Amino acid sequence: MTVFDELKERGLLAQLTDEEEIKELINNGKATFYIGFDPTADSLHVGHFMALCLMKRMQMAGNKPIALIGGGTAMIGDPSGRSDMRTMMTKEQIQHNCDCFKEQMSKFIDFSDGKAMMVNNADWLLDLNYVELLREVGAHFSVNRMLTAECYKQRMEKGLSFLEFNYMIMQSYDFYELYRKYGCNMQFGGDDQWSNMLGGTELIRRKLGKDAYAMTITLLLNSEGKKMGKTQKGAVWLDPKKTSPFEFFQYWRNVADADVLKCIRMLTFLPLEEIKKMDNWEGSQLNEAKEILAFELTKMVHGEEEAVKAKESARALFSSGNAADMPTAELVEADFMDGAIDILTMLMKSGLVPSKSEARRAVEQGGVSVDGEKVTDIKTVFAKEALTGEGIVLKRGKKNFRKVLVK
RNA sequence: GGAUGGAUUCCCGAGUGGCCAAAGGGGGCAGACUGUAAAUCUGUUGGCAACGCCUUCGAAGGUUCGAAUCCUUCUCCAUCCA
Repeated sequence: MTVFDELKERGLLAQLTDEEEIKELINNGKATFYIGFDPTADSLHVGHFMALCLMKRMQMAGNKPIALIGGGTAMIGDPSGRSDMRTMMTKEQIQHNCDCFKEQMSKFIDFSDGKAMMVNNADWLLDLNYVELLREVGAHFSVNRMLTAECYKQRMEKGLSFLEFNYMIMQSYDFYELYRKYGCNMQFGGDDQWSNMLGGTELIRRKLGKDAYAMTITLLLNSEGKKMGKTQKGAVWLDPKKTSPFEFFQYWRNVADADVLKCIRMLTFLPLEEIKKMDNWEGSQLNEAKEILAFELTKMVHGEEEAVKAKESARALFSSGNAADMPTAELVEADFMDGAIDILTMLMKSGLVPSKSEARRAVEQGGVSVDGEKVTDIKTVFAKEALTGEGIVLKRGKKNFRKVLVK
């Protein structure tokens, strides 16, 4: 099966500038393509992960990827898909984030022997001369047309600053620059990048009279139409320090029925035949599919060992309510009053609740248990001795566990 | 630069002198039901030494026994005119 067909079959393709031409290029390893990553945080997240997978698939088919880190564009901030302006980041912050991105990316993509490249658009964007840029590039853009682009439309109601308006021009310039320097003939990105990407192909056509192509991948949306990879607490990160392998595993373990197969198809490298077999799974059998999804993804991001650990912990935790490997909270001498600690304080110290009021509520509503025993009295206290050695398993709600012990 | 309207708790949005920790909805959390799913139903949703106290309605001052509500100045945002 060709790469193109595989991508299509997996439902990854969203929009293409020229299907036939792109098919021809990527199937024969003739594409030099780039994907841009804006360093808006100090870690990549699930959204980036899809792009990285795409890069990998393309690389495996003999194409040459260029990972572009947007150290320059991050100074502006992409208005696409946003209803308000991004908070501006300092140069130091951006630099720090760039470094973090670089490190994480090299785990997924093989950058050795020129098989892939990594560039930072700060290298060319920051030195641009304003007037020169206006004459060279600005002349080729029609404001009327830009305003009709989907990414700006949404912002016309809430307001759009001139700074952000220029984002498209910067991204277009990137493509142009990469085309000239490295013969980069294709750009991939999330579907929300479509108009920005078209800007680039058009600039290349106008300035150089050459054809370049763009292709977007489907945004991973859940059945409710919301972007996946986001939780209440924020994004699901690839950095184990920000989202532990266990949390990462649990995120996927808990996706809705309606989304499991889509996720498996789009995110994992499992062979399509195998996925097809799961297609008619129903009801509780989907639970198995969720475990497969969670395991596969955790393996790719954190390695097999961590994935196994996460799976085992999850199983143990949800069946017997105990597991060797679960988040642990250590208490210290000062947390105790007269050699004992009350349930509310313990909940707080273990990080399961943000305030005592919330701890109180959780207990009063019957959501807290210790070693499987429901705690209903907010005045319950535990002696220090009970927490030595193995400690206890403190549980809040159905899915929040913490081992609590005194060291 | 001018005119007008606006800023309320995680979000949307009521409240225009005491009955306001502030309606309603969304979201979140917890419980029931389940399959670690969805849907549904119930409770809950500022903090604390908790039938009470403290902090909060863009910011700072002021009027008043009493202010989210009235006055002054400032900041930011939207719309229209230039």
